[in-house]
Amino acid sequence: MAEFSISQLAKEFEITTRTIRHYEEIGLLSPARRGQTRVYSAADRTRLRLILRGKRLGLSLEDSREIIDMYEPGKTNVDQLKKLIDAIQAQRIKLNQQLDDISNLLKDLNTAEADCIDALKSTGQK
Amino acid sequence: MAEFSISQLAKEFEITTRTIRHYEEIGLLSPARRGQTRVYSAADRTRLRLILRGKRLGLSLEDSREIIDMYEPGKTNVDQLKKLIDAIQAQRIKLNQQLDDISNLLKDLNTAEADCIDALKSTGQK
DNA sequence: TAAATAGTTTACGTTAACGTAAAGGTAAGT
DNA sequence: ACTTACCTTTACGTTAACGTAAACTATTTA
Repeated sequence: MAEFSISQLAKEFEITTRTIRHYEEIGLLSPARRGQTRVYSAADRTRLRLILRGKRLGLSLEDSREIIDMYEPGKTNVDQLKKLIDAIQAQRIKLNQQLDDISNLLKDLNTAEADCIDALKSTGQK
Repeated sequence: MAEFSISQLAKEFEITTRTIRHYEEIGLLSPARRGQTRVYSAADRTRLRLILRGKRLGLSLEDSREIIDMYEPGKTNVDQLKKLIDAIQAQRIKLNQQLDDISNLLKDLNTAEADCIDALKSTGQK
């Protein structure tokens, strides 16, 4: 029965309360209320974490919404399920592309770093 | 001596010419000119590819600019080189975080897909 | 009792990354 | 000569994702 205030979540994830309210404005979060005050459950917190993970991966909030909704098929019909599987497949392809990009970037970084170190060595410094 | 027109690059990378010109406007590309017309070298094309790879990874154009500039230490002094190495290290940390995010997302996708398939099976379809 | 702290809504402002005309120049094909 | 297919610059428009300020309420704390 974990509960969180908006500023607790803001601090934990290092975002502003405005950001959290914004996610609610566009329907990505819908916390309970105690009077006027928002009360976030563990599930709300998880959704928020998923949204932020998506952001780190360069997804738009709409992309995140779709992905998050995938995790809760709930009361969907057969056609919707098939669509979901397609969407999952598409997402997987994109992610694998990203893995490739990252591995290339890491390689480049290694090279660049080695070049820097060489350049430093040749100056007699370390 | 490979040369490319703006629309060739646009087609190859599936972006608009406006996008390419935009990158030039903010100083990310600076192709040669034949009269008024832009003429892109293989190096220009590589820079463009790096920019787009950055975009796929969720980097801003400014982030990409920094990273791309890392690859060409050129005539930098010792302090700049040390800064570069720090920047590279920071970037590496971020990328490793992304790798972690992606691996988690892929796991989630597998779970979601399995759930979908189970749901389909239980309807008697396939 | 006053001030500090944390919450709220409403609403206009801002930035990045292009989109989308408008208005025109050049060169090849028919 | 004319259309088609390129290229150009200038410049205003658009969207996402919040930032920021105003004006207010409720609850602790000094």
